[in-house]
Amino acid sequence: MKPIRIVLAEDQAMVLGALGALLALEADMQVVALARDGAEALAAVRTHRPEILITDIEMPGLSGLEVASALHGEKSATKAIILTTFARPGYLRRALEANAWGYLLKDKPAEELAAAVRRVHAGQRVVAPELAADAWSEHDPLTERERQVLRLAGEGHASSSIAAQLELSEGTVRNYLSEAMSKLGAGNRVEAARMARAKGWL
Amino acid sequence: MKPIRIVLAEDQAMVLGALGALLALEADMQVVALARDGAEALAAVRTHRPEILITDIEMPGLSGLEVASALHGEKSATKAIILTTFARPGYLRRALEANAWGYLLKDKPAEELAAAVRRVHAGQRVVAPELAADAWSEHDPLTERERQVLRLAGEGHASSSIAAQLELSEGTVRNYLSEAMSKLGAGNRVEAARMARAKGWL
DNA sequence: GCACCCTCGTGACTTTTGTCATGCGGTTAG
DNA sequence: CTAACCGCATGACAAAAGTCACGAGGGTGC
Repeated sequence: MKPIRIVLAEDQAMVLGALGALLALEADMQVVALARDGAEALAAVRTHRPEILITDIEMPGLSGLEVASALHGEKSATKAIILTTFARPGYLRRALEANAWGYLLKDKPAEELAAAVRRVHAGQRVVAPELAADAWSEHDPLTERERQVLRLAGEGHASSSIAAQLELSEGTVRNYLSEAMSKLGAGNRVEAARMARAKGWL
Repeated sequence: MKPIRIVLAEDQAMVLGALGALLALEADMQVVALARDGAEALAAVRTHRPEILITDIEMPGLSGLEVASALHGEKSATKAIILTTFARPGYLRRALEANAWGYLLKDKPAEELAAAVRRVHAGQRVVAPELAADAWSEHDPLTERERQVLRLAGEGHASSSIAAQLELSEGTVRNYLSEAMSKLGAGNRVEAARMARAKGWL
């Protein structure tokens, strides 16, 4: 009986180590590499060709979603499980579009991780049930420009500063923000940025 | 040789379980309880009277800092180690004021957790070195009102909404924000809120 | 080719923010 | 007691932010 070989990616070293310890306790699993960012994760998967990649989303450089996308693009046999803090419909949608096999929340009991690994290894998809319904309910109504402008606005940049960074005129920036606010039903730019972020659209 | 008895508190169940697994691997340690929020942590410490409490800061209800404070107040023999994502001087300062024995970052390698537990158990204080210098460098210049107003402003509330929630006049709210912005050197309310949050003042 | 959408821009207008001076009552430290 | 600070408020003004209408170009899809 060959063990399930796993690569783990997570940017907080202590959490990474702890999850590694958790999985190492399972007799039928073997953690073959630990990665602290998306680039390391991608490299580790390419050299070790594990059955399973478990990856966080928010990591420096490449995000976990981008890693899953890249693997899907190169037709890797490794199945990706996204493990994240955030129950954001947009994240799940992007995960499914990247052909991820699992989407798990860090909120869930620790036992569910090993269980999910086994189910995915057996060819089942595993998705946090509280999100399954939401995923396709609302799609991101924002254009790419609106997202860029919203991101900066959410960080406290003034219109003039956003305009300078994106090489737009200030009026255009205000127009994009106004559009985004009305699409999202927000009363101001900050609220709009928070709403979009909560949905996983930024 | 009696084991070091530990209570662990952390709101993300999977991380909690994983850290528990990590510490359970250490022969000289015993995890006697897991808590998912501050209230549970406090209760667990009171009933189990462990040598060590390891706690996250950001948890629903009571924060880890408030738990440490409460234990200090009731002269508990349990030594608190704060384990957090955030390298914020204000957090460390509050931890030290609450007489915490350790302040560790989740960024650090997993081995450091057990090492810190042993050092704290032996009577040493353990503080993430990159923060030691910063802790007393800048003190929070904001008044309580300014903090309240900044929190709401950072969430995207308009002055009128903040005024309604805090039962202030709108002009007063703008004055507080203006004051806070000038104290922090920020160009607008959002930037001010972000700066204060980054320092651990909110 | 035509409709449609995204991008980018202008200009004029209203509303919201941010600034500053000033004032009053309460608390606290010297 | 008094000076200093905080909390709260006003009013007036300047600067940003947000709204609306309109228009020009580029790309996509049918």
